[in-house]
Amino acid sequence: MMQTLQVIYQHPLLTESELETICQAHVPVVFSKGDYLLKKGQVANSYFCVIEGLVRSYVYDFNGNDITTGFIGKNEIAIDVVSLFHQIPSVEHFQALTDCKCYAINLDNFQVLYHSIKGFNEWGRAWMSECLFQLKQRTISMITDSASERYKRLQYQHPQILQEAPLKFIASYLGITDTSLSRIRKELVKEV
Amino acid sequence: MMQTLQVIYQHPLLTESELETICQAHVPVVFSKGDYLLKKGQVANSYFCVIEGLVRSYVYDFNGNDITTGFIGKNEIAIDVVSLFHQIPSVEHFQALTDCKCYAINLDNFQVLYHSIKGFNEWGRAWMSECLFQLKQRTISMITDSASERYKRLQYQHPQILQEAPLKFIASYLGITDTSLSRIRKELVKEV
DNA sequence: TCATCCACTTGCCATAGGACAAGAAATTAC
DNA sequence: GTAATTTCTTGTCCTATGGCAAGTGGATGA
Repeated sequence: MMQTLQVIYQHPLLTESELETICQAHVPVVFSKGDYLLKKGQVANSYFCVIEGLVRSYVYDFNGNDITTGFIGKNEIAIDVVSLFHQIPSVEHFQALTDCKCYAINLDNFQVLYHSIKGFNEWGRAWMSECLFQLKQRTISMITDSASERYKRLQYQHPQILQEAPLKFIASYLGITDTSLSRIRKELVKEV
Repeated sequence: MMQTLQVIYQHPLLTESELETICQAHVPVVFSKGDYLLKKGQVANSYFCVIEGLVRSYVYDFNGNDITTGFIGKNEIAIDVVSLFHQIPSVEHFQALTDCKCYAINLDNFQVLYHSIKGFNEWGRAWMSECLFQLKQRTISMITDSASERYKRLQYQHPQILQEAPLKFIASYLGITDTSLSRIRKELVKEV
């Protein structure tokens, strides 16, 4: 447990023993392919550190189209930040794309540690700013890069996703249709 | 000063006196149109609460195109979260689009308050999760909405920006060219 | 007062990606 | 093992937006 969660909770201000305390506040949870970690409308009361498997977050737009907002893989955290910390209903669904092993921590336990361990507090801020940065990068990429460039970037940065997620989910994540993504793939194969 | 900063620092866990302590840690700063609050490559050492005026954040993409990443108006905060909290060089420029009045707080003062006032810590987390939420909404909008819908949304949510920012900056923020935005505007006028 | 510079508009044509529909191929269900 | 369902590919045609270039009007500056 320690070895796996350590990757996620890596932070210079966290001592070995604090890290252990934090890890011990987690409980193992497994999800089968298709299970929901959190559904739209539910108020989150914990978050999930993904140790194995792949999770997809998505919303429905006004036309009822399913839009993938993110993929959460090994050593990443599946969480609706707003739902959990503001205790309001989630706007996203979080669903296991494959069988998953996770460690969960609930809000109450989190809060206690967050306020008693300064390094954990710092870790939280660092984690959130990293999320903001990633999301900003993605937005910029949506503006400046072509669909095929966005695909190649995903391929390079998160190859696991391309292996395990169906094409249509990857397509909506990239902001294109599955038809277009299929054609882009075909082109890329040719190029090689 | 209190009245204006109170809007930004609104939080249920902050008492009147704590709020006052926080406000007193800020110093007034003014910027003239065109001034930089922070330049790419600099390490941020403070953030700016905008009281009056409009700030634009932007980056250059690999082709040298100027991409507007955000607008920061009245009662919003101009900050490069990653640069300030990780103390690394900023990747964005922050420039005053109009003359601006701000209150600034530096990192050291912020840290002291952040760790000594629990409500301020909570405020910080709430503020960041709100940012994440807004940014996620924007990304979804980039995927599901047409350029003209994105423009109308901006018009509705941040009319100030349309008044004060030149068309080309709004265009790159929306992910289109200034030419296209000009045509979209023309269409919208017709519709009315 | 004239020259220069922006900000914006407009025209013409090019192109990336979407809509829809028809298969193939793979997976799941019974 | 066969039917049903889902996943992915492909064809045809269409539309939103981009690229480039010319032109207008207002602002700024010597």
